[in-house]
Amino acid sequence: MAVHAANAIDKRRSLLHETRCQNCSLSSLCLPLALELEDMEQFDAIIRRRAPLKKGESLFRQGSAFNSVYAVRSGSLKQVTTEGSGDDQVTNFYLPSELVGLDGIDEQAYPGSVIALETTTVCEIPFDRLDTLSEALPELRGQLYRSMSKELRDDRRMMRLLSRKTADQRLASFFSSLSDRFRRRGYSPYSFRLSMSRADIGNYLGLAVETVSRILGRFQQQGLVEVSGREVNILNLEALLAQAQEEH
Amino acid sequence: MAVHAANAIDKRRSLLHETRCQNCSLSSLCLPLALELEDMEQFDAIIRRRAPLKKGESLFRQGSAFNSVYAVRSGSLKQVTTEGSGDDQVTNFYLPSELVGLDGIDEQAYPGSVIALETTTVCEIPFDRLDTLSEALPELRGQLYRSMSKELRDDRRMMRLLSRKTADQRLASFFSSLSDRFRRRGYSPYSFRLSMSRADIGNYLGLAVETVSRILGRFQQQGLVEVSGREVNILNLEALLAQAQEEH
DNA sequence: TCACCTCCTTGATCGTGATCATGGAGGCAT
DNA sequence: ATGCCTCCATGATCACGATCAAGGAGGTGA
Repeated sequence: MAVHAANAIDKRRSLLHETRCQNCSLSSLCLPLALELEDMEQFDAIIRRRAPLKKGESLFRQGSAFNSVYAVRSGSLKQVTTEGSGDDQVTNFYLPSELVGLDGIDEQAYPGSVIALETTTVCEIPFDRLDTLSEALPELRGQLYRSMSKELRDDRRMMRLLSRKTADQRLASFFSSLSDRFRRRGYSPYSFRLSMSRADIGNYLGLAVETVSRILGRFQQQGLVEVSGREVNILNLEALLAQAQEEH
Repeated sequence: MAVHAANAIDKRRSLLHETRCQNCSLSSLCLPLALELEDMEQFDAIIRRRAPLKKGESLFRQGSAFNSVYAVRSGSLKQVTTEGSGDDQVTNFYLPSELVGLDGIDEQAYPGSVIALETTTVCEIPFDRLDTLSEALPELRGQLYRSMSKELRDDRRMMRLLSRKTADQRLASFFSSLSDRFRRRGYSPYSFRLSMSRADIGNYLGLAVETVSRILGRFQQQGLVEVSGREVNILNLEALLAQAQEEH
């Protein structure tokens, strides 16, 4: 009985811990990364915790009113924009610590739906309060500018990929990039699980599913990777990187 | 003699007028668009006027240190990123009132060179002073966030274009977008001059020069546009828009 | 006026990756 | 088990646009 009570308290405490920036394992990557402890508490105060999203659930829908940006806490999501009828386009994948929704500021509406690829938790950051707080906290403001700027740079890289790279190079780039992002988050850069389908990957990279399948097969034959369903083992990251950056 | 002196004074005054945001014809589109008069003066005070760039001159080079963002005052520029050896990629064109260099904030270096396509004047806005000022002027801060957000949205549109659209649709989109941008700036949306070469257009859209040429020829045959060198007359904007947004 | 550029156009051929078609593998409910 | 999904793999064919090739148009300097 006493044991149960102690457990309950531990549980509450750890929940509390987990839901504060100070104790978040992502704090070195996330928006408040540049903040002092006392400033972080101010930032922490404006954040709303959300119930976890299940696979396939949407964080928000294309066209709905922009109120908040979201930091991914665990899991992963895809951004999908629909134009006309049935013509979807996957424009981004989001991993923990990444900021979702920044492209909605301008028009006060989200330009795409964002959908969980697996069970996913996010921190909701109401934008008007973030903006107000960024007035008082230059480091926070700077980090916000940097986040948006980084996304711009990443977009330019994606454009280059889409307009100049072959199918092989696109997939090599995709795996290299994923590997790097996992590494930065403290996970293995060599062994991970894809949370997105082949169709999502193809759509994102501007390739048909069949092409993705075929090239993964070829990469496997060449000893670059080992793929089994959604489990990926990168056997030769060097070669993959070389392939990704190759001229022509 | 008295006349000459009066003219000289007029000239100086008009120069002075031209180089202040309050008198700039772009003020309704540019960064300080949301500012009150007195705030605009503060903003105006941090701006550095630059000597006009001649065609082919660069505003800054890829990799050079990021210090300022630039607002285009007149003329136009292209952004070019080079990767490896000789593999250039045009990632953007900039028209008057647009903001150049925002993608350099994150890494404190410009990720691409920006080159004048014709005689071009810009306003230099030192970023640290802009950031500081954005602390005191919420409208300015908001406008800066919106500018970056808009660029993110435009990038996503470009990705869609590069990964899902045919060559015809890409060119139709390109001309529609140019037309719209000219319209917003008070120029004719139907008749304008391209400041960039076919090679630039092709590179930007992920197409070979030959393809650009051929499709422009076809558009002309179909009575959509009239093209003579770099002079463009849009004869059927409706059809062009339809073509650009077409499924498949 | 000439040669010499760069920029653009047009024609012929070829290759990458889309599309069409089929079948297998795995999950899940009944 | 069975059926019914979705997801993935693989084969055959086809088309869009790249590439190769050649020549014209227009500007610039000697």
